Amino acid sequence: MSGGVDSSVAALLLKQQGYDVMGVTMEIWGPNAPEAEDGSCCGLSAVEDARRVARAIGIPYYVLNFRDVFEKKVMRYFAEEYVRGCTPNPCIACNRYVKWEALLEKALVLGADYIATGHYARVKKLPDGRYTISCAATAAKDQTYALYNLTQHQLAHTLMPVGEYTKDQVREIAERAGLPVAHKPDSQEICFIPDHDYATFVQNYTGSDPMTGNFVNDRGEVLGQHRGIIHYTVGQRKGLGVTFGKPMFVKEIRPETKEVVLGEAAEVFGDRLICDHLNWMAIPSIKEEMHVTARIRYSHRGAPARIRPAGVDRVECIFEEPVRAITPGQAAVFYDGDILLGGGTICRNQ
RNA sequence: UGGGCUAUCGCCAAGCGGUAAGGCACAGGACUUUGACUCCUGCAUUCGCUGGUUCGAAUCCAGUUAGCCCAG
Repeated sequence: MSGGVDSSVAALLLKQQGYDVMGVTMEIWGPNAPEAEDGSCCGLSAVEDARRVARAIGIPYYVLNFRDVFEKKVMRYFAEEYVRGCTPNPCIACNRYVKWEALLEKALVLGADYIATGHYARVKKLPDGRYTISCAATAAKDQTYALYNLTQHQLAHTLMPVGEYTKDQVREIAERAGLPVAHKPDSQEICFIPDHDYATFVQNYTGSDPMTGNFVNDRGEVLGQHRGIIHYTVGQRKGLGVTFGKPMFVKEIRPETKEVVLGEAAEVFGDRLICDHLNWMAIPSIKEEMHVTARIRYSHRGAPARIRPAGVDRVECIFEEPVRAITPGQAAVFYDGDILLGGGTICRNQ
């Protein structure tokens, strides 16, 4: 329980459905962590709210410590990805390794059958026995993208009761039940970086060379100096600090030479990518070319594409129409309609 | 040292006698369980400087300063 409406309502719904519910909040940063702002998905202030909700619903409540795993699997991964010129998605890592690995393990040890979360997604068991995730009732809040990396074992022990409702309905349920968090704002930003300054976090965490270098164009001509590759991500426009009369966007980041390649708006579109570290859900693996809907970032609604095997643990994805800013480090997630087929980490655009 | 050209927001740049477009950058906000993108708002009482002409000039004239180009 994060202290927000979604997980609170998830607990409430299960309780109402007759489950024997236990509330748990994961403690993931040190006690000295900066005071979380409202809306952080796992802030420290969350504990108080979660405790009140648990009391209101009438379920036991615990705070469990997951700082070590979180530090290792999320914070470290996050920093290291930036240093190697990629753009990580910490929520995906947190889900896979903290919420659904460390927490689930602990829950099973405590005698639980499932862990339940407030995600807007639905766990589905297919006729062949495999588990997958399908999109939430409300496309607006769909969170399946961030869950593509869960394993069969994890899904077999997962409940997501909130996936059947819209955000408005969830708030209404909370309101009617008199939960104190009915109107709490949605979470946003990176939970362990409350000041939003992720670059400074990476810098402090790694203590490494800032990796400053040149802005260059396609032809290798130097366009200016940049503040270090960790400050940039593919498709980025703002914050370049240089002017060319036209909006310029980051096209590519080259950690080996510390170069950041800039181009015009149209240049940042691409129609193919390679991804690895695959995880399959609705299907055991990919054998031949498939037509899918592919999403390349959390807020991407998806685009028609073909995917096909491209070596061991690698898939090539070719879009029917070019998509904007295919970014190494982000996930490519494939769907058949509402059903999540699987996905991987983008390692190459083009 | 002659001749010519140009000087307008941090950058680029409209304007050509009627009371300062736009783009980039920047700042703030919206959106968002990642980074981004996108959207909205703000951003020169002032046009290198000094005078003059005019009801009125960034726009015309004179001088002056700076930069660039061609002569040498």
